[in-house]
Amino acid sequence: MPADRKPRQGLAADANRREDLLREAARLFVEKGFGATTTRDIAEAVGMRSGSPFYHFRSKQELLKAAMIEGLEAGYRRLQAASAGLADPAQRLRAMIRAHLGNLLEGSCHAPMLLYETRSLDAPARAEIAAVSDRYQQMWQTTLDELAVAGRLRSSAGPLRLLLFGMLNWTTQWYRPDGGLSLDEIADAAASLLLA
Amino acid sequence: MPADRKPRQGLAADANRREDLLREAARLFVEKGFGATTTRDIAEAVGMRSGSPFYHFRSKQELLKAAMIEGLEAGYRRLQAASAGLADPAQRLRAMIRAHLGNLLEGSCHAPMLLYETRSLDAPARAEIAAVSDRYQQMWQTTLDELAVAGRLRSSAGPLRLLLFGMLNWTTQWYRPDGGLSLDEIADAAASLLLA
DNA sequence: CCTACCGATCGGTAGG
DNA sequence: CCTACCGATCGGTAGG
Repeated sequence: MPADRKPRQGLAADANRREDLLREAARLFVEKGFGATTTRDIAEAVGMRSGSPFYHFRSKQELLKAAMIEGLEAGYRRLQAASAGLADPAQRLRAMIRAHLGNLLEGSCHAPMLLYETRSLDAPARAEIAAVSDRYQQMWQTTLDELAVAGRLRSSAGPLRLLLFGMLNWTTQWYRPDGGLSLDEIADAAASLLLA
Repeated sequence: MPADRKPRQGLAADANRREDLLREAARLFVEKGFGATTTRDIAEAVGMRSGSPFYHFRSKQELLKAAMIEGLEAGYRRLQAASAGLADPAQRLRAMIRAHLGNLLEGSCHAPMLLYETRSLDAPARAEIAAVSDRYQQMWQTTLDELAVAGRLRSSAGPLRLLLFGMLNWTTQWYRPDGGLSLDEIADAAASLLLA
């Protein structure tokens, strides 16, 4: 077996094309909605012919599912990286908020925005998504609980986590990179509403 | 011209059927998305044949536009009714929040949820929607400005109105009528995050 | 991954 | 508002 410098053509190339499809599919699903995006749109966006996406994915729904799961997992890793080593829960919350805004507005996967399209999936796929999504939620609940116990939350009333997610996720509806607000400023504003 | 007790068959019946179409279309668009809802779905939901919705509306997009505009206008009236006569801006804000939650979660039009589908409309239609939507936003800004001047807001930082709308609109993603939280409780929690 | 294609479905229309 | 229909498009497949 000769040492071959290049990645083995077949497998590595396939993996790259798969990623291309996922990235463009995510972008189009967010932009136009799942139902209004055709598999031909996606193929064209990566320079393939209309039938070729089905070499990589069994169906259009499979593409949506994979885009959501891989997007959520990347977001989860980013959230962990941003909060690791921050012992003070208030500081950690602020860092998590900033990381979540990054996941929503800076990346190319837009994972949390894809969650709107969960309705387009069948029940088993929905369950898979829910499992990945729950881990993400759990990280937040842990930090919020710590803050509540320490009496550092402005209100420990029930739906605090959900209200926070609302504030943050809704930014996808109005945030513009060239607008007057930076992600840091938005993160500060959101954090200051929660913290006592 | 004889006094006829019944509403004149033609016009009144047409108007009723039009409303039926708008209501069911709004429900389906929210449930499945605009792209994934067929005009046949909508026709079937009101007991018509596949071609008949086009007697009332020129196109599927026209149906979406009308559902959004009429839903927004109904919501606007409800918001006005709820806040009329409340001189204290804090009290008024709390009433507006409750009314907005009602618009989102109690009515049958789900107008604010339809706003997600603005992307499915062409530019002129988008402009029409924006005009109606701006009036709605203006009512909030007025009350928030009053509170800011009086120093009764927890933070007068820029995106407060947008963060508030995020909290409220996101409830459509998690609120369940049989869940542990009433709309009044949610309204209280949201208002208490904003008010000093 | 392309070519060539299929069956199904879709938005919309004509004519009554 | 129904009947009957059309052209276009869509998700997906077979065979290479």
